Amino acid sequence: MARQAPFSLNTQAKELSFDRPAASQIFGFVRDAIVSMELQPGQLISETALAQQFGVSRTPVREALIQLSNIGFVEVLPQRGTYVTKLSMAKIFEAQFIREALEVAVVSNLAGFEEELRNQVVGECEKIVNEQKEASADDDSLAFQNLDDKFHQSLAIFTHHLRTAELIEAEKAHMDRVRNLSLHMSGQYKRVLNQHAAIIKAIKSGSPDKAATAMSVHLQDVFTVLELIPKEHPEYFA
Amino acid sequence: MARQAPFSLNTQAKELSFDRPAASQIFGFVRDAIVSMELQPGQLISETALAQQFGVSRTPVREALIQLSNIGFVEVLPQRGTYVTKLSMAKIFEAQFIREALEVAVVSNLAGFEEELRNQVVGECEKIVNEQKEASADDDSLAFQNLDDKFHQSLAIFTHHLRTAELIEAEKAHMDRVRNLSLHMSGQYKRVLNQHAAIIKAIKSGSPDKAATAMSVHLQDVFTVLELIPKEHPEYFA
DNA sequence: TCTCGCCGACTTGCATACTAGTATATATAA
DNA sequence: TTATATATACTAGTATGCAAGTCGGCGAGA
Repeated sequence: MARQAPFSLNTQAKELSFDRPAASQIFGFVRDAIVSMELQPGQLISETALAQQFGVSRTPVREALIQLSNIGFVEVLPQRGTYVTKLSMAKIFEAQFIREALEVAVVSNLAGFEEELRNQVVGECEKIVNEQKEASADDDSLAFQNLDDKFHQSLAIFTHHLRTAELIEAEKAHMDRVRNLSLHMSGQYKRVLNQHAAIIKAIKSGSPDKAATAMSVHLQDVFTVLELIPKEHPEYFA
Repeated sequence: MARQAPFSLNTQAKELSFDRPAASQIFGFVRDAIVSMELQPGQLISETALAQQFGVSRTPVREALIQLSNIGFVEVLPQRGTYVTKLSMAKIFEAQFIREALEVAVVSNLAGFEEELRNQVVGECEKIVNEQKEASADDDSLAFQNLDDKFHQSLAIFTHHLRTAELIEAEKAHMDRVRNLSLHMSGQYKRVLNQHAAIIKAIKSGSPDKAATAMSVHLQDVFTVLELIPKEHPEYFA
């Protein structure tokens, strides 16, 4: 295999701050770079090069990479190198499977709460969806996706399932990575908004079954986007 | 707070081998020590002391502790120390919530498979349960618990949900930690065996709903053990 | 007796250096 | 020309030392 071209992160606005551990900040930066496809699947990541880019030693970089390997974003091959994991349909399906299991459990749990609490949650969710509408009107896909993250996490957070929210975020990221390969999201805005509205309505109704179904429909829907991508970008897949 | 007494691991039979990274081995040893309550909740873990016990430097120990903090087994307080996390009912409930979501999704998925595949899985599971029967006859609770792990992981592994199996294992460990506080498991053997049999039967029947219910019943059942423990050992709880 | 401040013994975070293993390119030999 | 050995430039794994922050004890002073 020919040696990979050296990568470079957009180092602008990526200065590390001093008020929290460098490793944690680097973890965030690199994760975002992988999700946004700035770092491409299969690409070699050099601990040394990253360390230089961030102006730190290898140690915190290494700790960040270990954490990234835990969530399946990089693969560490001892004495050979650390690589951004290639996309694999099997892994994406499983990530989605996990997400669905967790998110469906969360909403049906939530729908079983008493009305007052449900209304509180519904209010917050509607606020997020309204912001999403604005983002869709502005065709601001980045804002739209951030709000999408927020929507899905908020349900778990409201029910005090913080660890669950973490896991949902981590698994969601695998799908987002693929989604960022197809840039034309704009056709999807309306569908997503409708599905989010349906989820909120189901929560409002207080029926765990309806809520579970609405969430399930929403999460299954993304697979429609997924059909063509491996053929368009075979080089990114395992 | 009075400084904790220095801990000591049973270093016998805990020599590190040279064929795989020290950090990974240390991770396993310390995780097992925490699950088995050899390292007690709230206890201070010193990177230096652990490094001496294993005959390595702080670096691999530190990497192992970072990973343990990811799964919620230790808490790293910068410049203050690394502590074994105390038990908390909220965290245990959530771990169980996550497990249930995942395992229910796995079995109902599995129950929807075609008969031939189901029979293959059922055969393997019955083998595990038979071994569990033997372990219960011998009153070998350690073997029983290991086989329990194997049973629950195997369902996910058979459906090629490897990441899911990992998550199940990690979350299950939180419950096992509590369970190891009450040593009188022997009264439980029969109930567990019956519930496992019910799960297998439901898979055999091919009904995702029945399988989901059987798994759900089984996972909810552990809460019966959980009532008294915080009162018996308040010092281990947050 | 109580309070404040300092000192020392800890802690983790990070930088640096060294080890050992791997892959590629080059040179050498058949 | 082709196959093989070797040098070289990488890689991650680990050891070590220092920096910076925190905690507990001790003593001085009120």
